[in-house]
Amino acid sequence: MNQPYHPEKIEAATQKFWQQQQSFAVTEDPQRDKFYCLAMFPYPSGKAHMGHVRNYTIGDVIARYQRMLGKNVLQPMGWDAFGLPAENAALKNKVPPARWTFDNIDQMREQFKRLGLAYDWSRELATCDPDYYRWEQWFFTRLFAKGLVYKKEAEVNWDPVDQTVLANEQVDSDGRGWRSGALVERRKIPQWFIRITDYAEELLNDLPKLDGWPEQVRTMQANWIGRSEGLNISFATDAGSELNVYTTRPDTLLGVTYMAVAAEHPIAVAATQKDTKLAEFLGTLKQSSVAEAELATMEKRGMATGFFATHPISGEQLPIWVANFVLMSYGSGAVMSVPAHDQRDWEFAKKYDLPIAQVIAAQDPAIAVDITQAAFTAKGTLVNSAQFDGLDFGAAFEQIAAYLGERQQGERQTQYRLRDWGVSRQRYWGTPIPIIHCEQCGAVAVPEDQLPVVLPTDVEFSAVGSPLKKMPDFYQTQCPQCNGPAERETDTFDTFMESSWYYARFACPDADRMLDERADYWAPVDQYIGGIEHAILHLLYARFFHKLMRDEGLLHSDEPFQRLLTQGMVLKDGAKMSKSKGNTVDPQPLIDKYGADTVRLFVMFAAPPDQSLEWSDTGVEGAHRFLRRLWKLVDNFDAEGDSNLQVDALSSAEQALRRKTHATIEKVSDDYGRRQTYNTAIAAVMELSNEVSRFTDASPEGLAVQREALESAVLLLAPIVPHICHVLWQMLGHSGPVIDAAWPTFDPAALVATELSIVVQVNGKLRGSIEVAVDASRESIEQLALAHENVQRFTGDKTIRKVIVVPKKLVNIVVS
RNA sequence: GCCCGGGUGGCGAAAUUGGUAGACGCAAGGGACUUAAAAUCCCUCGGUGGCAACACCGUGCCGGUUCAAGUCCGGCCCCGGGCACCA
Repeated sequence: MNQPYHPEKIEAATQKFWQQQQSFAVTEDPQRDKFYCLAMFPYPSGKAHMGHVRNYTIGDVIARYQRMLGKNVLQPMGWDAFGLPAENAALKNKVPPARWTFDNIDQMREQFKRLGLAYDWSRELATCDPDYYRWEQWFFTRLFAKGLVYKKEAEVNWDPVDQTVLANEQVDSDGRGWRSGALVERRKIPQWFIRITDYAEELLNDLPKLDGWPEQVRTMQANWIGRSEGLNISFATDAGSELNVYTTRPDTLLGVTYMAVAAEHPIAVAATQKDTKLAEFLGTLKQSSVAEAELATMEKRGMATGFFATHPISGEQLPIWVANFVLMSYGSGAVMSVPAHDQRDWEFAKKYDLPIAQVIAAQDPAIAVDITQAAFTAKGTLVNSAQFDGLDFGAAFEQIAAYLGERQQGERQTQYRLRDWGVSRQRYWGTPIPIIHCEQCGAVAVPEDQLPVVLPTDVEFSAVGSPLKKMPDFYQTQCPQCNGPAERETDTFDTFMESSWYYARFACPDADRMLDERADYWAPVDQYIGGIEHAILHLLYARFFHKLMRDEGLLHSDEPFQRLLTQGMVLKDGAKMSKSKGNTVDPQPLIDKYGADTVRLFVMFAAPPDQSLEWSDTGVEGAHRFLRRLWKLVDNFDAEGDSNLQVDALSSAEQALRRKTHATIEKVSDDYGRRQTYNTAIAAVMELSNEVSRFTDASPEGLAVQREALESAVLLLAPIVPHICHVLWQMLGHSGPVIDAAWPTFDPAALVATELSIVVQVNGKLRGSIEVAVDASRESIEQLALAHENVQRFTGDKTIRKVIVVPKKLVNIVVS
């Protein structure tokens, strides 16, 4: 009795207990249901920030809850350790990226331990470890052998002053390099690609099966993959070659008034031969980053090539323009322009005074279309379209497809917006791409017995760009096929490669293959948790990799993540908390002052996990206050005086507390399991504890219902605030640790009440409430409602039109 | 520009299937205890009017459906995330 709550002491003692017992180390157990709980591993950027605390607390709460449900729970942790910030830090502080990274890992590991996260640390991995990335290199050579990787020219951001490739993030909003300030240019270099488009259909078709994923994320992925049905149309030209375009709106074909091609298109390039002004113009078009957001918001610019295309139906001569909004990397690098029915084409036509020809009218003839103000982009009825007049979209599509098909000038095509995955990076701190370039044999995969290709870590980081390109010891080698002199690839992999398969490696981190049979025991991940910012790229690449690994026979499921919780951002001053914005809140001082439990409770209480959380320093104090109150309630509880609970011998006040206890268990279980709204779960336990503190009945029965309430509160909070609950559980007289206690179940009999209160409305406005027996008839409820004094003030002189009774909720009396 | 979210008191939020708007907490104000402070406990707390009972208004804006709308529909405004080399 009267022990004060000292978080730092009980948290250290509890963590020591878990460590000594190896509480969170797991092995495969075919007898029990497994539960694999995984939060997206962090990039070790330095200290942990609030986003990490939130992410890993959510994961920990779910893992601990599933353990209390009796599952064999795996919760691992590792480090997404390759990436750009290590190179930036190396440049800034003259520290080798490897050392900087490992120092950060050491720091963050200690912080995660201090938070009491229930990880199986024996499985820890870092992606910059050759024992990890060697399997990625091996897997890439397998894909290479299967023809799933290829090399092609692709555009990068080129800084002409620093003579280096820049990430999109390193190009500022004015299109200038972050260090040199020079205008960035798009430049083509040869790069490796993985054929994700071969899997586009499966990645799209499997989305509906992911019923444990937020609808929002599935929609975003479906739109990203972007399946469309359209027509490939070929236009004859006077430029010596045909012009092929893809359109999803063949119904607007007769409205084409010009053609637009990308600056790199062969027709544009051919036109520069005789037009130096055009050549100059194409040069200026190269000045921009490769980021789509920039390309899409750029001022639309163009110039005529002097060439013409022939309309396949009307035979009209259409000028061919170069336009900066047409990209060579999308489709064929050319589009047909229908300014009357496409807003972008409309604006371009207005700017350069090109004709606008309406060929679609609204389905409803009452709606007038005014194409002098804006394009009419809705589907409708064809006009001014010769023999196709009067057709709707579907019929026009069919007939125009048939017409062009007969003349070999068009065919149907299903197209995806998704592009192949470019995995080459001209950077040092990443996995070396396991390819050797031989003059005789071309690109040759590094043989399995020569893997891993180890990244040298003792590097001088003196200037921008990869030091590998200046290390002959690294790149000079022999061709594995002909033994002639050859050069290693000095590019490294996109770091999304490492994060695409780590979840599977956690199942067997010590395997001497990429994956062994343990992967099939643990995969798929039952619950994955991570930031909404990963909704497309990371999650799509990981799904793709899973299917690639399946097709290599490494595991036998189709999808990596069964259920997905996308955590909202932690915001400060309305913006995402991030180092680059300099608005982070360091959780460490809060943990030092209040303890890990308080910080965990606060982040779980402040907002539902999938919503963004606007940080405020106030409120942490309130979370701490609640833990102190809970501690005192248990500490003051007379553990010796209670009897066994006799449920049929309780007073009405005792019954009321017991009803509250069981209603709380029911609600909180639903909040944990189905809804995953931990903020409302905590609020419900707070209500229960408030009721216990108001309860003063010290009879043996009174103490028994109090004990039940307190034990329930401790069990329901144990996943969120595990340290204090570990100690409170002991204080309540239990010898086994609370992590091994069973999740409480509610007694439906305890929820039964005899009376309930029903709200009475008149014309939908609240006018009073009535107490009725639970089994009261509809008629008696209606009578009681009509008899209510305040209700009669509003019904008195009016005619009652209707009385609506919603059982157990309300009565609405409609009068006029 | 395109795709996906969000907008409710002074603040974080709740209202789960169209049925009592503001649970739970923070901050604030008042009171008790104390020599005092901290801590703790009690009360008030969307706006306006009223001694009160209660009434009217109120969920970004405009309009609609319904006995009933924070919730559904149409149109807008603002904020956030992603846009393929930040991770």
